[in-house]
Amino acid sequence: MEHRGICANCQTYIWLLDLCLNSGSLVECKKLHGKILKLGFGNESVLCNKLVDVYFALGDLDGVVKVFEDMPNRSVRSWDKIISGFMEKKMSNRVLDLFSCMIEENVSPTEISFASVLRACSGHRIGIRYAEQIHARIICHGLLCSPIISNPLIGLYAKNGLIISARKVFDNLCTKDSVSWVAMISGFSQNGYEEEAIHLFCEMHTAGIFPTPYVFSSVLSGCTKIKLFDVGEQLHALVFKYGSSLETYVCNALVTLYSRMPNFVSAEKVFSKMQSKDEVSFNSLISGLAQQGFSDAALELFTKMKRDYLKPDCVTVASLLSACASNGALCKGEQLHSYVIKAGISSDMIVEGALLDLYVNCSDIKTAHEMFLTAQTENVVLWNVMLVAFGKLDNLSESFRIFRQMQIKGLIPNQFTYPSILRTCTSVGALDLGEQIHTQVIKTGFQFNVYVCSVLIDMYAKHGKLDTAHVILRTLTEDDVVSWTALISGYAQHNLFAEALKHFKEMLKRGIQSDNIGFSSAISACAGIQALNQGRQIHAQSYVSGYSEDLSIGNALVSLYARCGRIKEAYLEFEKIDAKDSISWNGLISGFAQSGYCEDALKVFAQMNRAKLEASFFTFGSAVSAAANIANIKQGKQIHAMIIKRGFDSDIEVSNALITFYAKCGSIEDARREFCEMPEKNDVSWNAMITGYSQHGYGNEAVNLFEKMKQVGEMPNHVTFVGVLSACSHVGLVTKGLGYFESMSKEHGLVPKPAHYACVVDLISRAGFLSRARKFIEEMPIEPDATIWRTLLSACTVHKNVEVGEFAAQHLLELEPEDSATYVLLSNMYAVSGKWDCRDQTRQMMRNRGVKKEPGRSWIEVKNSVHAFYVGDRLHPLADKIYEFLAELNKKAAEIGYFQDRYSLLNDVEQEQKDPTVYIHSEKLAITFGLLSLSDTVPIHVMKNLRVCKDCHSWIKFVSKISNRAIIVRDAYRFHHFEGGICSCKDYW
DNA sequence: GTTTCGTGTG
Repeated sequence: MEHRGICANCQTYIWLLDLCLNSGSLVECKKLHGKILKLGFGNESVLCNKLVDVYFALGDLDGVVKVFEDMPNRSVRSWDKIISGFMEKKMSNRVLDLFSCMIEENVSPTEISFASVLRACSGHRIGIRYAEQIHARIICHGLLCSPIISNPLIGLYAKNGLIISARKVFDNLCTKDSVSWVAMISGFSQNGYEEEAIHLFCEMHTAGIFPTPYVFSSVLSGCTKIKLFDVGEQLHALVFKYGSSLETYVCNALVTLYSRMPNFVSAEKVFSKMQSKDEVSFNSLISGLAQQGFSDAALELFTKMKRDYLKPDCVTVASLLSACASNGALCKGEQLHSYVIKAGISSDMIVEGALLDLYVNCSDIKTAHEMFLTAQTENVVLWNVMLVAFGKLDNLSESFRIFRQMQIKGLIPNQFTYPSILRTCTSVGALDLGEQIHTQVIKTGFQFNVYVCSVLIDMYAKHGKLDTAHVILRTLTEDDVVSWTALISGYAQHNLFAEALKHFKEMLKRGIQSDNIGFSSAISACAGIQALNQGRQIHAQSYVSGYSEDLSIGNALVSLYARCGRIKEAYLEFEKIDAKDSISWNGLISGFAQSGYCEDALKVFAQMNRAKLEASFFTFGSAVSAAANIANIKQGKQIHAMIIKRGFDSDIEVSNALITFYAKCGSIEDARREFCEMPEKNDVSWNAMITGYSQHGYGNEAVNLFEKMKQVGEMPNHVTFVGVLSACSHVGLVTKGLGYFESMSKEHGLVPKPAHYACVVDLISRAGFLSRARKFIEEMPIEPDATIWRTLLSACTVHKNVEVGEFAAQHLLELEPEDSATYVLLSNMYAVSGKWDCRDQTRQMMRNRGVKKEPGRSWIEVKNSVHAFYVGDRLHPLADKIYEFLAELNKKAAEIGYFQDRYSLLNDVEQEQKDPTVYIHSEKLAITFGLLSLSDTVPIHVMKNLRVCKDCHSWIKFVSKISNRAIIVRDAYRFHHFEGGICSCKDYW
């Protein structure tokens, strides 16, 4: 044509360009483009549009832009073409720019350009304000009815979490196509509105709209997320019915559903029947297995995936890494780390987070820290994981540094950050810092997150701010078993067991299901107050709830029954535990020790040692307490030796138990040594020593130690004052004692308890001020209890004050008519006052009421066996020898001034009639036996269940002188150290 | 328009 000089027209070039399109020749196209411009066809919009088509098709985007820029009059069609063309190439930036130009040039966008620009927005993470402006334009153009525009708009709003806006667009649609439904349903499902997603699916189903595989995948994923597994299974049936059961995406969602149940039989069935598996299919099953702890199976699948020529990606590796992290499988985790580097995915944000978590969880904090410092990505998760790392080390200063540094770097702490740092504050006792962070929590609006809430409750509850913890729980709108349990165990930790149980009940009443930790906390609270019946009920509840195999509940039950003295049941629960841990053993030992079954406690402790199980400091503490309670010096010392060998002698709690042990066994010197050698003491240590001194009659030492305690800045508590006040009482420091009593509330902010009032009554009345004691009782702000009246009555017996004594006895008999001690005290008081009629009346009253006196008993240990004696006992195999030697001792004692006072409680007639040996008190027999059987060098240790009487006390003093031996008697009230003819109580007890 | 992954609590 050209040779002949015939001019080609527009149509010719269109045909020629079509040929280029078919042959794919960019060179030819460019030649033609040149000729078109030369011939002046550049103004023809048909040709220009065709050129744009060809350049797009051949991938020459510069060509496209050049043609478009040179076009003299660009029609809407041209704009649509170029915008949608760039959208197809996923070049969102270009689309957004072109759209702006289009608006600037006052060209009205069509459905096509709007749809493209909305897609561009969603791919580009553009500000949502821009999207809203586009939305406004769409409304102005009256195009909102069109699904072509509205569907991407729904998706865009949903992606940005603006679910209400999305729903509005969806509701305004005149005709909803299947894409509209999917956009809305997946929008709900992906934004935490899973229930709404399921409802909308039901609506769609009822409306008779055919469910596509897309919608199935979306709604199945929603079911999985909120654990509506039965709904998920019903959907599986629909999937079959509508022929989507082989679709990859649907199967992937089903695999996830089943592996979260977990039902791996079904998950693997779906997986194996799939026609084509992709990476997500493998990832779904791998993550399911990994999350349920089947890390080996997950790793196997990882290998299989590679065999099937599918490349494990970030998701695969992240799932496997978290499995390794929770199993502590550092080695396998490190192998995955190598794969990460080889596969070039080490800059993935999630993989990096999972790797860091691996090293932290496997306690390789050093590697973790190095990783953190050289991290390729910058995101809040890495910082959060580091907070966990330093929290594990109880390193609050480093945690806080991380917490501040991340904010300096512009990262905003989230709902994961606060629990980590607050937990560390709790564990190291930094309540002040915790409170500051709490204010930041409120400022940033995280105070309603259940995790944040539960940690705050735990922090305040653990540190005694139970009111604050309680208030936080009340502000929580969500039902959260963890927050409730935190408060419940907080109450229990501060010995407010009834309060703990009250809240447990309330929690259940509100319909919040307890879990294993909730049950075990509640059972422990029952153990704290020996609430056996309530404990049994909770035991039953936990059993019904399916926790019969749970270790923490089993341990709590062992402790409950042991503490309630239910030996058999405690053993039964103990035997039921499959994998007994040290807490199980401790529960038995400390429970038995606390319920008074100390022999059993020591037996279990021995059993535990035979089983070669490592005893903890807690076990040792309990064993020492058990030995202390029954004053088993020998076993206690053996335990002490083990403590030293195992290096637990530096533990404060163990040392405290040892102080009490030695004090209770009468070795106050050993107690003192233990106390002095402690590298670090706490309030309990001081209390144990003060109480020890007090019990041994070392009143001045007790008072001095109390002064020193205050000097070093240790805070005295209620226990301290019981020790100090009784010490004053023992040595007759009336004024000083009263001063201390006053200082309790005035200087130390302590509200005196009944025990303290009893001490003061003892203090005053023992010194002989009985009317003053009575006045004190009448004026004190609390209702006097039996102990207080008994104290007064006992002093009246000593001081022969019948008037006040009768007054005390009257109250005491009202409160405890069954207690034999009252009758005995009263009748003794009458006897020493010579009121024999009254004494006989009291004895008669006791008989009439069927009250029996507890018989006096004494014990002494000789050569590994304990010998017990009753009053006038002749049952001992060596009885004859004992009575013979006793007579000898009496004779020697009389020679140096001992005056037998043994008849003081008998009238003249009785004294003549009765065989005097019938009335020989058990302690005399025990001491005589001890002197006969033990070598001269060891002190005589005797225990008695009642208080030692005046005659015996005087007798023992003489005997200690005659025999040149230390005699230590522990009676129901205190210790008496007899040596060289004097007693540590200075005859004041 | 759909599916899979990392950090926090008693």
